[in-house]
Order: sequence, then structure tokens, then C-alpha cells
Amino acid sequence: MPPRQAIPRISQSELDVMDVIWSASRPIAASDIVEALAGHKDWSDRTVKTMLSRLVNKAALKTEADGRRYLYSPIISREAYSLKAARSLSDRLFGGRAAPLVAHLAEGDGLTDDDIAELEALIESLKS
Amino acid sequence: MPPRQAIPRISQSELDVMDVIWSASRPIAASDIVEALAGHKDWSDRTVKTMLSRLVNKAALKTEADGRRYLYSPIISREAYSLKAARSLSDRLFGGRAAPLVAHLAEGDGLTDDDIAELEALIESLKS
DNA sequence: TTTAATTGACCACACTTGTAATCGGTTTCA
DNA sequence: TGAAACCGATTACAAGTGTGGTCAATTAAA
Repeated sequence: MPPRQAIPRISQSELDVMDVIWSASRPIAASDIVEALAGHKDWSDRTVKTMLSRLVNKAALKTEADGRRYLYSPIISREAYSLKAARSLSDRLFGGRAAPLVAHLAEGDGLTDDDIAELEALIESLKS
Repeated sequence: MPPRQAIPRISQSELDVMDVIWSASRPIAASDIVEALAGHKDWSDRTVKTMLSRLVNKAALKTEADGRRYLYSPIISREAYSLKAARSLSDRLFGGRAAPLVAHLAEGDGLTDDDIAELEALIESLKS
């Protein structure tokens, strides 16, 4: 049995950092992460560095040396994390049932026509 | 404009307490909450009391006196909280789109046939 | 009526999170 | 070649969280 990968708890802000790294889809340097975040987050570069260390510590990221700096890449995939988060929300608040969750999202214009079409196709494909 | 109810951040453990109170659907005493949690949570009653105070502080619960004790009831409804949480998850991890979220839940036997049927009916009703 | 149990109020303490500052070693540019 | 810039490591510090202890008042029981 391989040591099953436990998915660590990733905080809100840490998730913003993970997002950049997931999107990069290749090992990426801290400076590039800082730059990518600069648009929508008003963080000092030290703050981003702290997040990176913490994420490495909790085994969400790994590093490889590149000269005197590191390149960061995910250990936890976006898929794995999203799955865990979705499952946990659904279990915790909707008794594990997807329909009420979707119904909730639908309330208050939460779903566009495209969403609905997409969902319909998905349901169709699940019925087999 | 009525002072729009801001939904406070409720932590994981606090949510367990809220769950009991939501399920009670009537004002409920601390001792009953402790008892209800005893099954699946290994908490001291002091711990539960602390949660209750914090929840009252963050305006998620209100109290009414009943003799020398309090009865607790929700200010935040389960609906409101669930909606907020679902919306936030969907935005943060799935770009606000419901279909990938449902697709994720579907992976790994996340959805039963009943779920799928229910979803289908829901989708049908949304198409209008 | 003295004692034990109950209740909310207040206090404690380590860990996490958000948000950095400082330090000590490299580079690189003037 | 000496100063400036850059990098990761280490440290800081307040607020939030998980978990529970102490206290004072009250009530119920012996």
C-alpha cells in the first residue's frame, strides 16, 4: 500500500498562491508568483514568500533548485484538492447529496443558460 | 435599506454546533447540545460552551433566558450559510461554474442513481 | 442546612493564518 | 571592488481556532 497522500488543509490565501502555481503548469519561481499575484492581491513579496514556505512545509508544494533560487511545483493537484473540497462541502452541508447543492447554486441566478446546458449534457452522460 | 445581514465566518467545529441547533428547529439548551454532540464528537462540555459563546459573539446565534440558563437559536439560517458556502466554493475552485463541480462530485461514485435522477428533474425545471 | 451539581462568564494556551520585517549569503551593476 | 539588489531562512505578532480549566452564583439533593 503506497503511503496514501493526505491532502493538507490549505487556507484561503494559500489557495490564491496555489492557483498561480496550478495555472503555471510548470515549475515557477517565487518572483513570478509574486508578479502574477500583483494584479489582484495587494501583498508584499515577503507575504508571498511566507505562503510558499508554509505550503512547502505542509507538503502541498515541492521545490527544485534553479541556481540560487527555487522553482515551485504542486504536489497536490488542483483536481485532488477540488475534489476533496467539493466532497467535504457536499457532505457537510448537503448530506452528501448533489442535487440540493446544485439547487442552491441555481438560486438567485447562480446558473447561466450555458451552465444548465452543460449540466444537462453531464447528466445525460452519467445515466449509463 | 435594512442593514444587510453579513454572514459571519463559521469555523469547522463551530459548524458542528450550528448543525445541532439547526436540526433542533427550536431554541435549545446548552446541555442538550452537548448531549446531541456526544455521539460523534469527543468534546468536553466546556468546549461546547466556548463554541456557543463565540457563535453568539459573532452573531450566528441568539439566546433567550430560560430560568438560569440560556436557550440558543440560530440567527444565520442553514440556507443562508449553505448558499454562501456553496457559492464561495464554486467561485473559488470551479470558476463559478456548476457543471465541473457536479462532474467532480460524480467522479469516484460520488453520485447515486437517485442523485442523478434528482438532478435531472432539477435541470428540467431550470430550463424555463 | 450544608453540600454537590449545574450554568454561564472569564481565562488559558498552543496552533494556524494573515501579513510582514529582519538577517545573512549571493549576484550583479556601477 | 564595493554597494545595491535579490534570495531563502528565520522571526514577529495579532487575530482566529481547538480544546479545555477556573470561578462565582444558583439550585437541587442529602
